[in-house]
Amino acid sequence: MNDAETNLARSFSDDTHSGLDLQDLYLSDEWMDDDLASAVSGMHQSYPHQTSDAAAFFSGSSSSLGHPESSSTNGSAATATASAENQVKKENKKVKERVAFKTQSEVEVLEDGFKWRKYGKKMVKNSPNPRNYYKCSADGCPVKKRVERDRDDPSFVITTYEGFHNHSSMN
DNA sequence: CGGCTTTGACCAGCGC
DNA sequence: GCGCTGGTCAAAGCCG
Repeated sequence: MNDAETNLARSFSDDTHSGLDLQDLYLSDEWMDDDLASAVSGMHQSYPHQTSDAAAFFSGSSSSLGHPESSSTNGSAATATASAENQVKKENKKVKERVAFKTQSEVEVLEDGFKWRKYGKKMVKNSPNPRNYYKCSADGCPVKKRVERDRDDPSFVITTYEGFHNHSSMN
């Protein structure tokens, strides 16, 4: 582990907020259709104690979801749009609540207060990097998580949460 | 010894 | 109807 990673790891275990530079937290435009929009709204309604913001998922981040568009207009977000363009056609069916975050991080397993168990890894077409699949280890918790690195900026990690936790936390 | 990660195979959905 | 891609499962191995 190099200095950067060490420093980052320290930040996670010590105080995530200082090390985890949530530079580009956003909701992908492709997923921002009616279903996702309502899903986000539903999230805030169903989980009032977690509505603070992404901190519900990333315990170290204090950034808010207030203006995803302002940051998503940057080139990095355009990448996600381009890559998703091929696979995201119309998802107005059994789409579950999905929330995507893009973080700049050396590690892909961000300490968000929950315990995750990896159950799969897959090479995806639009990215040279593999995509990892995680499930929440909590009993009966249906939450899944998808983690992949940005195609153009491997220093960025795209994390997609699906569903909501039945429990407050693992710790 | 228990839990988790890894990896390949299998299955389902969608597009052509 | 076929092929492709994404997502999940299950067995084996590894680590704490």
